[in-house]
Amino acid sequence: MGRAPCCEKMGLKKGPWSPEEDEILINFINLYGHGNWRALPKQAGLLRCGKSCRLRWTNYLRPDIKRGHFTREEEDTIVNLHETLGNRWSAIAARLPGRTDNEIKNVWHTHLKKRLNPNHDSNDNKRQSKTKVDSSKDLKKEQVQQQAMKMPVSPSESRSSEVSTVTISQNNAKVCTTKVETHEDHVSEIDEIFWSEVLSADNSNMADDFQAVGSDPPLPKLEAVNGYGSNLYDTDTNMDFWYNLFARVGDFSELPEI
DNA sequence: AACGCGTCCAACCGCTTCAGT
DNA sequence: CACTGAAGCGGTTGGACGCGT
Repeated sequence: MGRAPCCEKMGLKKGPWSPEEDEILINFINLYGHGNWRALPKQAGLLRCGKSCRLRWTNYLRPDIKRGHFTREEEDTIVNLHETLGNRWSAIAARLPGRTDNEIKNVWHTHLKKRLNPNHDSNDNKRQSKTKVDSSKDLKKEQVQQQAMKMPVSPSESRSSEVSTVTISQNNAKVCTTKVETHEDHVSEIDEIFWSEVLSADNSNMADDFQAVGSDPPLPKLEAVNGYGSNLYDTDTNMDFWYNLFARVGDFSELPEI
């Protein structure tokens, strides 16, 4: 199992990403998906390693990442899940739609651990004053993400990359990807009732994306599903969407526990 | 104003797991 | 089954920032 040479050895850039690099990555992924992270930076013209690109995308640029501070409910959920799952951050993230494992890990180490251990000074005053900075950061993130959402989706995207872009959140993404890939050829067999539900969805843009492929019955543009991931995954209703989809496409039993 | 300190979080490192052959 | 390459994951780090003195 050969270890990939580190970025420095390869003469690749490390450290914080510039807005230009973000834009290149967003544009490239929206056009071609991210079927092969290792090859992506070369193809996109980025002086980064694939790992760095993947991390940047999954932790920051992905359109379905929820922005802003964790709510009390989310924090409680993390605490509860941590009791049962331990430091399995990706597993916890899978149950908190729109949140990344990295983000949850950070919140745990910075806030929640202290909350649970009163011996640590929570230093709330400092945190509150810092929210101003955080808010501006959030705003910047939102702007980048809005850009990502606006990017046109290429109809010429390969099937394999389409599959790989069904990135909802960590473990769930894995399951979703597998299901779509495995049953890809059966998607067209999904009954018309389901598609009429999809196409009559409140989000008309979403309906457009489902129609965009122009097949009959219409196949979803998987990258469109990715783009609307947060919308679809944020609520119980949207969870129903995914369950509905995969229940009809394939084996429901393999869906993640929520 | 300048400095030191604490906090936060994006990004990296290195190990593990997965998937293909 | 063994091997290999790629992706995923959790731990850690470093720099930016705000606050207190």
